Amino acid sequence: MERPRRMDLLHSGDYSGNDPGGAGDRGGARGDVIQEVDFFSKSRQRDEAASCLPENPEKYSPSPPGEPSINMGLHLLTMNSGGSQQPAVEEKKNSGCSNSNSNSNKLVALQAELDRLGDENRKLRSMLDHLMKNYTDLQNQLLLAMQQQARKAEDSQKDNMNGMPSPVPLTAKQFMDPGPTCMQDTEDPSKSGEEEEEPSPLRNHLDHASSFKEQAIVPLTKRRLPTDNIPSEQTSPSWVSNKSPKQAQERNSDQTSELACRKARVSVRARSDAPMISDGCQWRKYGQKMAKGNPCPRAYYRCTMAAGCSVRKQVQRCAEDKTILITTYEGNHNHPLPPAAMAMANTTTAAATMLLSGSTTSKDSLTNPTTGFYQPMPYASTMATLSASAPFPTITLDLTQPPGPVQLHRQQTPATPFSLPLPMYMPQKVPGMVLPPGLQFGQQQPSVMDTVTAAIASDPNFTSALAAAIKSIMAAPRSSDGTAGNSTSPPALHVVPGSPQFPQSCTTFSTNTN
DNA sequence: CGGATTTGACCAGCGC
DNA sequence: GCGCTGGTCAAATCCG
Repeated sequence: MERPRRMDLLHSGDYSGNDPGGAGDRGGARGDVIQEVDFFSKSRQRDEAASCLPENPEKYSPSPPGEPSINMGLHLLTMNSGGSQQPAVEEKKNSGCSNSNSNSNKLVALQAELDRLGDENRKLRSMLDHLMKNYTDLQNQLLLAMQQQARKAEDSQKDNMNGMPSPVPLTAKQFMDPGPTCMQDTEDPSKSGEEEEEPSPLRNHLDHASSFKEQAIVPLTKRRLPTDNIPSEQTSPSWVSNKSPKQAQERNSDQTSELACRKARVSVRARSDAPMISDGCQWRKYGQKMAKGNPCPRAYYRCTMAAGCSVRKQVQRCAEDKTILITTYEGNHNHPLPPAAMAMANTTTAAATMLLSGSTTSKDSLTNPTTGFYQPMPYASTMATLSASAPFPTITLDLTQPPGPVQLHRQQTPATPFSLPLPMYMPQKVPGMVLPPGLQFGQQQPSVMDTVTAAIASDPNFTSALAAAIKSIMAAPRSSDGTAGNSTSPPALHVVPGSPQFPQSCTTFSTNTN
């Protein structure tokens, strides 16, 4: 019973505190972090048990220097094995202290236990590293494949259209890259004319837009790392106040297509009674409005975990089913994320990449039988939708669906004001959809898309990563009203959206926690 | 008292 | 040009 509780602390809303976006988030987050650190920190154990366990200090030595400590909490929580042992260990320690003279056996047992935990810790780290490596490798391969695909499409179109301009070139890359980061700044000519500024949300915004082309071919691992502190606010313009003259200027200077790209969103839907899901971040509510067509008000939140973080999110209940909570994130955090948040962030990034790449359906279960690394999940079935009906594409991970194969859908409306890369326009899954003339050619190469899609969908790394992230959410029993510890919500799935690590994206997580 | 939330007002984009 | 809608601001209010 102890184990579940720990998972709650780490995964649920503890990072977000008890009240949505409230001060409680900070406290909760801190506590959780400590929990994770404690869990893995042998040094702490050593300190606590020092008086009782003076011998073999090396056995309690912390993990090797330089070894990453981040993410560990997440994976441990997700797949943990040794975590549950902690309480028992502590009990042993206590008893050992009080009866040290007569409990040498306990000391020995305790040492053995610590050794075992240490081994498990190393194994878990190793597994984590391996997993992350595979995952990022897959992403890199995907990006390369998409890039090649776009080039081929462009060439073929030119041949077929006798030199007519192809819509693919610029936009294709833009859409392929959801990623943020803006680290690589770009040689984009449009930027050269802009006034130089120090890093700021606006600046990042601009950089992000202009760097889109390059990002398309930049490995996600480089573009975004969990510990990435680089300000990468590629927040979409829609989230940025348009009252600022400077912003207006920047907007004008940017290309229309770039704007569209920056508005890309990624979302996840889930059921939850809580007013707001816990996503490991601290949010401040700055507005609420009634949206057309939905009796439920839409709340607007801004990330306050770090100054200058431009990530914002919308929280609204589904009009059709009020038990479904839809949280939409947009922009990238310019600060480190809690492990729980990073898990979802990575997952959504992968999902978005997959969707944007043109993949439409994955027949794979989220549970990867080959790895056995992740346990089957009740909400294994997830549907992701990419919709361009809005001025910007929205990727939605629907966790409200009954168990079943994962489905990834892309939707594109004919009214889309910007051109999308070939892969983006493969509406096979969207009946009745009409594509702009310039996009029609995309249908000429369905087989390629299918191939890419199948490759991605069948990749164990992706499905495993997705499964892990979702599982972590499911494991969070606490309600996620965004405030971690909200007791009002029933134990259930609480989405812990990583903050959208999507470059310019808005991640909507709807949690199904009923 | 400081920080978070509420809520009406304001602004921009878009369609007619 | 006007109205609608979405998004944001900021003063008032609430709360710990």
